[in-house]
Amino acid sequence: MKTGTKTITIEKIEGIPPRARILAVAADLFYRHGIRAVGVEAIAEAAGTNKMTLYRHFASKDELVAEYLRCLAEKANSSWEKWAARHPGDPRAQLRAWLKEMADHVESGSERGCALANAAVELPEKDHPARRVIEAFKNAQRNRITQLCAAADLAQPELLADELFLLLEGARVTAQSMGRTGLGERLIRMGEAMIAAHQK
Amino acid sequence: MKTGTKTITIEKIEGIPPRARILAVAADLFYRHGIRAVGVEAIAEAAGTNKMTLYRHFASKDELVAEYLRCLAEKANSSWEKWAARHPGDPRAQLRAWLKEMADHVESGSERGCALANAAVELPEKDHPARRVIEAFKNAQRNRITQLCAAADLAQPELLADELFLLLEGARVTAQSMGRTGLGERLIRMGEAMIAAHQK
DNA sequence: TTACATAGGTACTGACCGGTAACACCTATG
DNA sequence: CATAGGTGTTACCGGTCAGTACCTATGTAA
Repeated sequence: MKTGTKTITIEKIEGIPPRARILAVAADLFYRHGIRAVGVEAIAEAAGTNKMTLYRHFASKDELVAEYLRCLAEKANSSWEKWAARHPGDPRAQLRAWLKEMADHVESGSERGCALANAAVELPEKDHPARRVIEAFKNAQRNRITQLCAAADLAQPELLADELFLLLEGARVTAQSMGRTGLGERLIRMGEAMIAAHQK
Repeated sequence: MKTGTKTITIEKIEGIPPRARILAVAADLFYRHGIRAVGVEAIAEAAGTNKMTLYRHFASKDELVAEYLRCLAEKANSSWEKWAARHPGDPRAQLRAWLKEMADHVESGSERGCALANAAVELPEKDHPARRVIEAFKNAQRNRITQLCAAADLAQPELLADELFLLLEGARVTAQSMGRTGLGERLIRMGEAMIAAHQK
């Protein structure tokens, strides 16, 4: 069984402090190869530093993983804020922006599913520090969509929100194990059809 | 980072030959703890045998994984056959049987997602023997549903099939990282709503 | 100058990994 | 009884894993 990652990707050593370099590299490697498949040594090396420095910034690999997921959750949050600012008072447009982004994502060749969901698959131990992050994020995501569906004055907002949420979640998993040509476009058609079906 | 599994689960040593015992134990451990988290030694031990015997039946851990997934795919196939026999000439009832099974599954406490999809998350190497199994299965599954939607004389069968397929796929991933109380029932409502929306 | 914090480097620990060699055993068939 | 094939046992291989001890270099602020 092959494991580990020998990808030497010395990152821009520029002014960026080690902690940020480590996080950036870890995010890339964890996502592409899986969390359990990537060793801390490989991360440190790819970040142009060493294991000791990594352990000065993160208490353990598990904590590094949790921080990696926390960063992603934050990034998703700021995406929502961006869409809210771009379409103020127009929840339906915000939903569409989300749908569009996911569709693009899913069709991009580098799609490997939702990093948070993948982490949940790889780390079933219910006391893992990453699980709190994952559960909080997924619940927040679902609540946000439900709220937007309600604000958009669509019928049965909770049910519609679940439909959309699960549809996109499913698309992201499936993209890893099936052809995804045209999936993005189909995804938008499906999402729009669901929204239309809940028009009052 | 905790790894390995010390769960000692000496399986019924009855007349069952070692190969079958190994496969049964591997299926349980792989699903519950993840593929990379379970070592061959732990599998052999839990199956009441040893590593040598395991390697006499499986060329490598990767092959054991592939065989594990192959068995699951076969089991799913026979489920479809069962439903076809139970509801001959009634594709809609067959779809409903599938929906019902997935809904029950998702709400059961032991749900950890689709084992095939999870394996795709854990094994991104595109030349892994398991990937062929996964891709073949997912494509077959999607084709089957599309065919049933068409046979049920529903509008836009390909699109509806994708909606249902992705919805259930999403539900299974999400069940790992979110509360699932009532998810089964909601799932059926969503599926039925989608089918109804495609009524001609 | 001194003092301190941050970082790099090397080498190590102890445990586990997948996989193999060699040999003893047991049982079924001839 | 003899033989052969499947099985159990133990010990081992080379490699990797997460995590740590210890020492050096550098930069900065007093």
